[in-house]
Amino acid sequence: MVEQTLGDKLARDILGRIRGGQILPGAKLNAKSLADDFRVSRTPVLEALKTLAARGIATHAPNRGYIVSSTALNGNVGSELDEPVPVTDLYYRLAEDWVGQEIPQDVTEQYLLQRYKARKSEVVGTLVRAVNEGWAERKPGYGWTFLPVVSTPEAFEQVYRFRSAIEPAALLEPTFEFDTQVLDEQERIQQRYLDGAIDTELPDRLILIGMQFHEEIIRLSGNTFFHQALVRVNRLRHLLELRSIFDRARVYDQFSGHLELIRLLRKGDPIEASFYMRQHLAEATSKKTSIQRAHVQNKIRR
Amino acid sequence: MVEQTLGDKLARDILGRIRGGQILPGAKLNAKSLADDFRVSRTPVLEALKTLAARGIATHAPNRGYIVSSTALNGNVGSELDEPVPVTDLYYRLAEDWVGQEIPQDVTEQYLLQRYKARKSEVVGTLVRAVNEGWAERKPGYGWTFLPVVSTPEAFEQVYRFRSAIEPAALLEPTFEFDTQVLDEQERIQQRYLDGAIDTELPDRLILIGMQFHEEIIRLSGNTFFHQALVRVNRLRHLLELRSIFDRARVYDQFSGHLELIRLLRKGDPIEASFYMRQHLAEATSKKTSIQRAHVQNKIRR
DNA sequence: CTATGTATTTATTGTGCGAAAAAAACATTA
DNA sequence: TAATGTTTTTTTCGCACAATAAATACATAG
Repeated sequence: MVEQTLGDKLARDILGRIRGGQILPGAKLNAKSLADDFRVSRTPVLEALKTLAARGIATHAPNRGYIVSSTALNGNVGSELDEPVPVTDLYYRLAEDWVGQEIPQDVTEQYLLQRYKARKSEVVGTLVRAVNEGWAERKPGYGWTFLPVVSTPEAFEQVYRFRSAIEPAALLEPTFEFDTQVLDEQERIQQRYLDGAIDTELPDRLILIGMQFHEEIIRLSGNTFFHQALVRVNRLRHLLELRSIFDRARVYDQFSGHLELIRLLRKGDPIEASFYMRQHLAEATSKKTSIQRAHVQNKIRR
Repeated sequence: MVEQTLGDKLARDILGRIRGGQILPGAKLNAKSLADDFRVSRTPVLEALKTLAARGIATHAPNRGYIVSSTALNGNVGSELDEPVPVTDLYYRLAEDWVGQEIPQDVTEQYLLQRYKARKSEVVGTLVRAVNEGWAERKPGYGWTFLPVVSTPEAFEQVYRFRSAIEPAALLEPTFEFDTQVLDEQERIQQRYLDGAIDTELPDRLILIGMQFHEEIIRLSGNTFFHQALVRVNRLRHLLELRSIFDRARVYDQFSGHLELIRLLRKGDPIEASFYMRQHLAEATSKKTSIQRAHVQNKIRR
């Protein structure tokens, strides 16, 4: 994990809001309300604003606060803040190495500490995360064990079967709440990608957008357990997807499916929506597993 | 958490096996195989064996190892090891205090450290657990927030709705594997409690036995995601159950339901079993929620 | 009187060392 | 030669203190 203070993260997030059009050039960046919004104190927000000012995204007038500069959306002003969340994360390296059989099944913290030259807190944090995702376990005494889930090709199918059990069911929850704002937001996002961004965007980003859509929809069920289960399983799925062959063409089908789902939800017909969701998932499964098989066979052949 | 070394835990676990009839009086306690079994080294196993010998549960012959003494099952030989896992656990205290509105929604680690006079590692560990169960969150800056899930009466119903989505589905997994040993074991346990132990056992124990049954059955599905989701949701449910009124009569219905389910699984009819599971859960829900309502009303009346 | 700017306090992380627990290596006995 | 007993090594925990980050309190300007 690259050193990153809360102020840095906030700078990114605020810039994200500007890029996404939620905050317009010329608008005042009220420190207090931003702090409340992000549930932090003004201190890190102020740091973020200073960073943004230094990058030319905001201008500062003494005793009058910060304002989004008119050039904020020009070309690559402050682009160094845009994406560089560097994915050299220990988490990914560890997952990669485990799947690739580079590390033994049983390891000690010490071993990981040395192998990755990482800080202890980072190693422990990563292991805890892996435990949550179900691919690592603490041994009763010293040491940790990695479980084979992530490395098996069946995992893909199992995830999809699990999702098929919960996602359509979630739409039928009596507490389902039909939040127009969420639907609008998601429709906007999916549409934007369908209008072209699919061809240029990084695979990883597209995967995340797709997962986010499902998570947001399931969240409307009003039953946290469905939502939490999906989020958890999606984190693992993310790892699996990163290792599989990525098919952009499939994303078109997927995202237009999402728009159709929104349409059905708007119609106020949860049963039909639930049914459609089931289909939508089934499609993904069949295509996915054949891709996965091809992938595995290629590997064996080599 | 009361100081407890791995050796102490093993002593309990081994005694559990003796009490449960898995290891008989007179049998040799092979250190190596016990160590392998528990996935630890011989060191803590040896400590456990010493403890057991000191309590009169095992006898020790120099250079010949340990043997379960014939009096191991007599009366209260070594009973001090049986149950006393003291539930003064920070985890329970914290959950209790949060539900009872004794602590604020937002807290710092420091606050918890002082309030509970606990070690830092313990506090952090507990918070991580709470996060996994979905009733706590790290704030972006310093501090943690507790979420209302555990304290809402709706949580009960939501958990049951979630389980109704996953448990019957799990039984229909194509990878479902019908492990006679597991079924036998569970049948034995459920039968034993139906034969009388229900009236004497602690509520907490009965709750755990019931949860364990479901977890074991779902595990047979061969799809970890179902199993993991259930385990996770059950941990939270445990908290909820501890706070609700306990009805022993209900346990009879519940446990005989379990036996019926085993019978259907033995018949090799997963569809019927799945259907029965759905019903079984529905029953529990309806009874449960009415109890829960009564409970809430009582509280309000006071 | 509200938002900004600044100073102060508080919370948390990082580090290093000694203690305790567990694993691994070695020696010995049936 | 496999299991037991014993010693050595390794791993992890616990604690204190310094360093940093964030929250809070205070002062001031519009």
